[in-house]
Amino acid sequence: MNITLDDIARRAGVSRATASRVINNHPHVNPAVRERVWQAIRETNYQPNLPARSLASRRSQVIGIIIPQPIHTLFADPYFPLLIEGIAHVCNERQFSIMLDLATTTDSDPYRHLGRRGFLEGAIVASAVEDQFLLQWLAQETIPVVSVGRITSLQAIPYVDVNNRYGARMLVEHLLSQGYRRIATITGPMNIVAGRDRFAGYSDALHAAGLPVLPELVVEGNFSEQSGFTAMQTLLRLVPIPDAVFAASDMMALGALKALRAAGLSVPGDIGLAGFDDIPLAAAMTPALTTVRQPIGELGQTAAQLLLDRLATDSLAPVTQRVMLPTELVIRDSCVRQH
Amino acid sequence: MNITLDDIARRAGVSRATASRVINNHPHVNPAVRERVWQAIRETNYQPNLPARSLASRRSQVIGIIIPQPIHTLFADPYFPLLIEGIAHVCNERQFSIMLDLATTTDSDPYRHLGRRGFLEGAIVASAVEDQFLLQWLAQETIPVVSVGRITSLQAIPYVDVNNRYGARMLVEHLLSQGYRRIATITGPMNIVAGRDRFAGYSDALHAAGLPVLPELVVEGNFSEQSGFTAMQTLLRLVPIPDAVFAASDMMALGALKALRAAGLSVPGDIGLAGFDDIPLAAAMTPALTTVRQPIGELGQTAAQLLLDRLATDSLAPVTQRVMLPTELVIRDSCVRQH
DNA sequence: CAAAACCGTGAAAGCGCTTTCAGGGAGCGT
DNA sequence: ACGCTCCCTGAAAGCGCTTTCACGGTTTTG
Repeated sequence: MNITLDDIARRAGVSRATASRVINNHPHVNPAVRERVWQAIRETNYQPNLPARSLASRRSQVIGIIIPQPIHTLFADPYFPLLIEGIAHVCNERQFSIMLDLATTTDSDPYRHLGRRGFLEGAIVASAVEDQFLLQWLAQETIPVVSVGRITSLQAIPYVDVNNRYGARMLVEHLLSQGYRRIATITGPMNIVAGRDRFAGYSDALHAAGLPVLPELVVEGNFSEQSGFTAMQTLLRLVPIPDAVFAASDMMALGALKALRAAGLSVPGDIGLAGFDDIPLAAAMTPALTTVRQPIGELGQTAAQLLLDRLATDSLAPVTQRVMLPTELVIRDSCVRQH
Repeated sequence: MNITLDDIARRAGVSRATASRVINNHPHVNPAVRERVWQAIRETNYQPNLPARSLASRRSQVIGIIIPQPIHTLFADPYFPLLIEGIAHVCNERQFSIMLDLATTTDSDPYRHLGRRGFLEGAIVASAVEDQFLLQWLAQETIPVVSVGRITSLQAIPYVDVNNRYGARMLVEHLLSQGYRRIATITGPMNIVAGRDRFAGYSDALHAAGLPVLPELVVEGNFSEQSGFTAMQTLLRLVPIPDAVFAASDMMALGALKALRAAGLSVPGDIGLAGFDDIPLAAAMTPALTTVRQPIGELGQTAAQLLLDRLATDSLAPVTQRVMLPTELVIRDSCVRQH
């Protein structure tokens, strides 16, 4: 059988209550007693039973990462792994565990009542599609939640986000400064704030330059490589074709690049191309991709900090915190105007 | 306050025991009563408290994925994401949750006594470096564990693996058939079985062809892109340089390719290159990489099935199961002998 | 027709921990 | 000396669930 707290207490000659106090670092324990208990713990290799602890204390030291996307899309893009890495870093430091909540495609209501079940003390939701299920869940949930990326329709949820709009604008202004004028964009999903914001930045830049936003130059994608490929094919049917393309994610830029290659066009020779994210692959592509760097890991770290801080001060008051992280323009070789 | 099983019982006019039986689908409950209980559950949106259930039943419906590697290396390679995806697929089907157990670099003993703590019902360990800590942990652990990849020094642990040795041999034989004779290899870590096996396959092929394994043509890497880059630089100092290189992972092949490019060499024009894994990137590279396909997702699925089957039949007998999945040679453009 | 098997149910005993409450002893001010 | 506060400790009451046991009733068996 396993060693329990009672065994420790007996061995140290104290009551279970005192043993518990020692383990949880409560004050008001005689130093000598404290040491006796620790010794018993070391000698027996005692490990507290987590479910029992959770049940009694209502704290599980576990947070969930919720990504409301089909599993297979989750890892196609290095964005999520990098984000998770950032979160994990902070959680490890603070002795929290991470529960990966991967939604199945078939489950219509995947993250229902996570809080009530008592397993998760808090949750980080990333890349939130603003659908009915998610919003409903967030509204009903009883555990603290932090969102990576704003959720416009629920202002009360603390979030950490990057300045997508400004970043996109800087990028497109860079394209304009290179002399490109017929700039197309492959947007992200318009039901995600990041998708809308990056498109807004694109519009901002064109407007500021006195250029119109032409509907035929705007194609919606979903951040995936495949959608970039398809969107680019659509853009290539235009006459004349665009002289540059801003893809709202690096993976879409990669897909677009493949479509251009397939069509026998060279980048940046025939057409300029730029992305967003600065995933590791962006630097490795030929040509190296000009893009906007998001501090993805930092995004995860900040979200975790926000959440864990909130759990630590178990004030029930709904804290609404917002953190905005900067983006950075990374100029490489994929959109250099050649005269 | 939250709804408890007692509330359900009261509402349905039965005892808590009966309500519990209904929830857990036990037999010997009157169908009418069963329906009354379900109705109460639906009406109240009741969700069982997981820690309480775990405590009472000693089953948590949670398994851990343990990857004994520093976090930052974990996601650099799509191998792990694909593996996790496979595991998640099976777990979702069977209502199990996944706990990602990411070791910190600073924690010397990261996965100690996971079982004792009562949170994890079982664990999948992947890419096991055969170090002291891991072996010690596996030996002491009280929960069922399945390994992805063999662990030679602990025969008792069920595993699922791919035929690394045979796959590597087929690949190198392909290189030989292309006319390459001075074939170098960048191996994986020699403290991982997969690293050793792939090297063994390389040796097998050379021996079968009556060729010696020259020590200067063998450089050890660690599966990462960076290590492939460095190793290739080492190989390029040889006189003459190899006419082909077998990298034991696609990421290392990518690193090697970059080193070759940097040295002004073309692939496959000046030197042949082949990898192992067939990650999505392999097909996307220029030139497209000849490699060996591992069914990574299937690997994860099988591991999860093995583990969950074992948990379901809670026979305490140590079941030792081994599953070997096939590899497949994928011939693309990176090692075509041009005359 | 008695004995045996089975079914459906509730009472009650935990699972291993946290936390409240109360109390004894020590220290301090008056 | 007395009352007060503060420190340390143990007893005991749960946390919300599963599971064993016992029991009456019904059905099957020999």
